[in-house]
Amino acid sequence: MPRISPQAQEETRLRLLGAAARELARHGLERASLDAIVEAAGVAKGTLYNYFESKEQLFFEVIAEGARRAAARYETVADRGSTRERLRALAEADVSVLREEEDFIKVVVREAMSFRPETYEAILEHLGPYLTRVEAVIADGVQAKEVRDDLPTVQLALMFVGSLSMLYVQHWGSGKVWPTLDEVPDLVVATFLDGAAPRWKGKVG
Amino acid sequence: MPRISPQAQEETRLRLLGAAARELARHGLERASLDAIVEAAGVAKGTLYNYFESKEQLFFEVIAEGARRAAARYETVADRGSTRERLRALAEADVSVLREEEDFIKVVVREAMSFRPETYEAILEHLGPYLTRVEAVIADGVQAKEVRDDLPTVQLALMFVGSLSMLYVQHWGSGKVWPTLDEVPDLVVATFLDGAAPRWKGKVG
Amino acid sequence: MPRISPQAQEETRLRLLGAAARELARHGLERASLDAIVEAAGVAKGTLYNYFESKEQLFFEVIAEGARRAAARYETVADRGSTRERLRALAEADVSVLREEEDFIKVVVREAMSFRPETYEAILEHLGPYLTRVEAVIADGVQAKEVRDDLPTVQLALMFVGSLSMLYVQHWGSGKVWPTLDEVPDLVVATFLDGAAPRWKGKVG
Amino acid sequence: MPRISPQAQEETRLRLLGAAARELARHGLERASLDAIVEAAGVAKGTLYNYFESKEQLFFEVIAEGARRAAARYETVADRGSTRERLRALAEADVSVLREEEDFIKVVVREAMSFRPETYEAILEHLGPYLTRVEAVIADGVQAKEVRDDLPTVQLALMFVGSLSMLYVQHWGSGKVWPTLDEVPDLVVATFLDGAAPRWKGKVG
DNA sequence: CATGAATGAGAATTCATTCAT
DNA sequence: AATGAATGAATTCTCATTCAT
Repeated sequence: MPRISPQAQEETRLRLLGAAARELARHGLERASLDAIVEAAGVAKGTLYNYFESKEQLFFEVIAEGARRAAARYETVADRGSTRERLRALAEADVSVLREEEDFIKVVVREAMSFRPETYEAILEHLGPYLTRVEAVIADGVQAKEVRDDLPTVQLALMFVGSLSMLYVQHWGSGKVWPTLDEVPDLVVATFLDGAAPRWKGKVG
Repeated sequence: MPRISPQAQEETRLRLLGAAARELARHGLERASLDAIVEAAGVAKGTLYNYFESKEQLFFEVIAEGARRAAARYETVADRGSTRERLRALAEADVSVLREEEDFIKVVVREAMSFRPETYEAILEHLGPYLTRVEAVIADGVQAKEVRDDLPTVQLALMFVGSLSMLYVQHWGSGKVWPTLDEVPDLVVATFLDGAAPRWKGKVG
Repeated sequence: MPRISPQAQEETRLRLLGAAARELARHGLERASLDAIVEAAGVAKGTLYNYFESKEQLFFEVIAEGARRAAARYETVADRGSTRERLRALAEADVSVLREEEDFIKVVVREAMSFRPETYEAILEHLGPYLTRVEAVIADGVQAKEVRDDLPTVQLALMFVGSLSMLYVQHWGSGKVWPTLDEVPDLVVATFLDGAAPRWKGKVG
Repeated sequence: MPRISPQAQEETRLRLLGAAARELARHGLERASLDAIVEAAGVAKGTLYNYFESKEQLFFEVIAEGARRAAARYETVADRGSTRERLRALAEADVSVLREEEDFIKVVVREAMSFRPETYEAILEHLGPYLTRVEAVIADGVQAKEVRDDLPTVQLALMFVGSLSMLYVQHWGSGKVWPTLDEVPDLVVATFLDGAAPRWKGKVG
């Protein structure tokens, strides 16, 4: 029988994850300080080790928690209309996750860019569900002749998610000036589907 | 009257820069170990400090050296033909730099993704020349009606360079499986100019 | 709920201060080695930094601790009789501090002689209380015509304390041969009040 | 046959000693930087080791050079009149050395206060000649009944030189405010001979 | 379970000394 | 003799992890 209730435990765990996400987003895995995390979470240093077995493990659980929260959001995405509409809805869902869980997302994007084999799997696990849904929409689009059929759908999905991430990076890198988060969904869909060349017959898809 | 010749000195400096680039590419600024760098370069710890005044300064000089080598490569890029051809030539030049100076480029990309104000300027200085050339080509393309005119050229240039970086990240992240470096130039140009939607009238531009 | 009792903590702190005083007395601020200090105190290197935030801070706290101990001793000094008797009592109190806290005092005297602006204030704070008491006795002495009135009392106090320090320096410099600590109080009082010229009418004051 | 003339060598040696004295006076033996010394002297680092075999040896030679210069000055001191007059002349000679060779003297005084067995002998060698002359004057004073005969002359001489040093320390410590160098000779003689107690019959001796 | 002091390997940096030129 | 780059032991300080209370 634990001395404290499961609710209290879960709350402490979430406080730690939130504090860790914020610290990791700001300073990266190496520079993040456990002292800062426990202080922000309002617990003692030893307590952190009752919940997470190491700094790295804590990092992985932050990624996983981010994935869980994002997945919950994707569930609610309306899934009908044209390929363009469906991709836009997915992009908007991702942006809305970013708005509410910026720290968690930043941790993922940051680490995704550092190409470390140790964290590769965790990142993929995070992106997996989203990537799968994007790929499904694209596959449908290929069927409907709304997406080119000369490239594997998985690669197209990677390009879409990659473009989205790139826009986030530019958003953060520019001090949130360009693109703003509001612009991102349209921008990623246009970039992905239409490209930069002009069209003779208006938008396609 | 120096004890060693300028050539020997320059050689040592380059050995240090190369070793530092490799270590920084592998482990990032924080985790990179000066011990590992000097060992790889075959000099004593103190020698490093005869050439670079701090770890951070060494990092900056690695970025600058990468920029210098890249700039030298861009000089030779053929600059005529259609927008598509010119962008492809720029992409190929960048890929060829990447092939020969992978460590230096990785350091830049890694750090570019970490959004640290301290390194922001150095990164920009590295990317600046390339970005400028890309933007010039795009501006010409807009004039020639080969590029859409409803977005600022600087933003289009950022999207191009962003896509290129994204492909590098996927290249590294996938263990160099997809995309391979050979595929990158075509891929980035197609992605950037054409997008994923099918075309009725063949390629444009 | 600390893992260790406040008493144990205070004990560790005092062990560290004592070890630091000894090391600083022997080698001065520059050459004192933190390794030697923690080894003498029987704690790990990191522990030192749980108690003191830097080597310099440790040094300041050694000075302050010395001042505290000396002040406690001065409290008990009998404060009546002739100027000569009162000065002798003050000198004896200082010597008794020196006997018991030689390391702490040595640190102060050493550093006082190095004229470093960074440590000047700490030294003054250490000497201040003693200097003040000496000056008060001298001022009374002037009133009672037992001390010459043609010099400011603060300068006379400085001369007294200076003579005392000088005798300590000679004590240490001679390998504790001359003067011995037993001789110091008489010597400083005689030197200060009487000087080296012979008297026709015996001692004054 | 050396490539450079003995004069040029001696000049270099003196430049090094002067630069070293200045650096040692400012920063003490530990903190003094050989880089700063060779830069101030306008020679290369290796050159210093052609003249002095180590930092410590350089330090000793600075002390010795200071002693030589002081000794030269003492030679010229007028040596007649009362004990008071002769002591005053010795004090003035020392002050005049201080005025012209402040760096060298500061090095000696600084080190004298740090009680290090390694440097003890060098210090004594520096002070020896002066101490001897002071003691001779005091011995004459005892004969002439101008100095008390109840203390060994060597100890009286030590007290005199000690008082002088103390006044220097206070001079430097106070930012040269009190005592000024002008005041020192009278002050040290009065302190030494008369003390702080008032006299019924005016000055003695 | 929570606590927070103790730990010590590892980090960057300094600088007196050496020695090939 | 003069040079100044190379050296590496020594230094201060950090911080993730452990564990007695």
